[in-house]
Amino acid sequence: MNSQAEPLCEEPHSHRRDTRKPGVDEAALGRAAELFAALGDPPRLRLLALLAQGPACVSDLAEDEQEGMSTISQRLKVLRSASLVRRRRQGKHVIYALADQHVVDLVFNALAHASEAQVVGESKE
Amino acid sequence: MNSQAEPLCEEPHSHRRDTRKPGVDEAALGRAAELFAALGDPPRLRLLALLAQGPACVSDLAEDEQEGMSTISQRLKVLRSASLVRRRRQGKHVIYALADQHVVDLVFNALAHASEAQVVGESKE
DNA sequence: TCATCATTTCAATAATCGTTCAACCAATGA
DNA sequence: TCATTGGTTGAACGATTATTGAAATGATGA
Repeated sequence: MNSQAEPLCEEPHSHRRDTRKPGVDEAALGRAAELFAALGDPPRLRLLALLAQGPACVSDLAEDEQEGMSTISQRLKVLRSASLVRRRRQGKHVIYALADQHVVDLVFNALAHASEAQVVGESKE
Repeated sequence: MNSQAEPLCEEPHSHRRDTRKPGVDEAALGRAAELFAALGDPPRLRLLALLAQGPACVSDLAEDEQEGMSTISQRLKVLRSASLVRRRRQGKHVIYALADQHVVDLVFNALAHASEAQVVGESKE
């Protein structure tokens, strides 16, 4: 798995002493990663942006997105298992909404931050 | 692409009138999604958590993670193209660090939030 | 009960993503 | 200049993931 042999850094370089903390909580890290991963897909994030305008049922979302209900349902499933959205039944319909204010803020902040930040000398490196 | 025919919702249901705003800025949404996607992988997020403790060169990160340098370098590449980390040369070494305080906060908040939130009646549904 | 509408699940396919090794590039010191 | 060390890149492979239509589930009203 590790390709290079032992003698990597016998002599310490100028930066960094070995003050690394033992380990980050792996379980928490996994949950955080799952949450980010759910957000990290344009179609799913668009769905959240849509829901940030208010609750909606699957068929309405499907129409808004011009996609099949199956597709939307699958996307919502991912968002739901990351606890980003909640659902309730209303007659024949299932209404989805952002899980809480925390998620609302997260979505708005992400979009706001991504709306600035370009053009301003951020060309390539 | 869309499987069902026209007559989906001729009669409006009780919820939601068609007050949807025309469209979210697709470019911003794409950048936000790319950022989240970069964060949405445990090994990459662990790397950021490591860098949250201070800058480090690739070989040190590789040793900490017990992985090959190539692997670490590829992960850093993803983080870098999402503007999450910056790099500078120091002699033979390339030192990576979190891009700015904003990213530091993001990482800490994500881990903090993911550290709570379980066990508290959040079993499955 | 049956028929219908809204939604979910299943399974297959396609597309994307992460890891790895080998080759390559960059900086240093002899 | 060459040899060495640190880092990156490219390509191939395996593993995940998203999408889709078809079949199954749930709720409603006749």
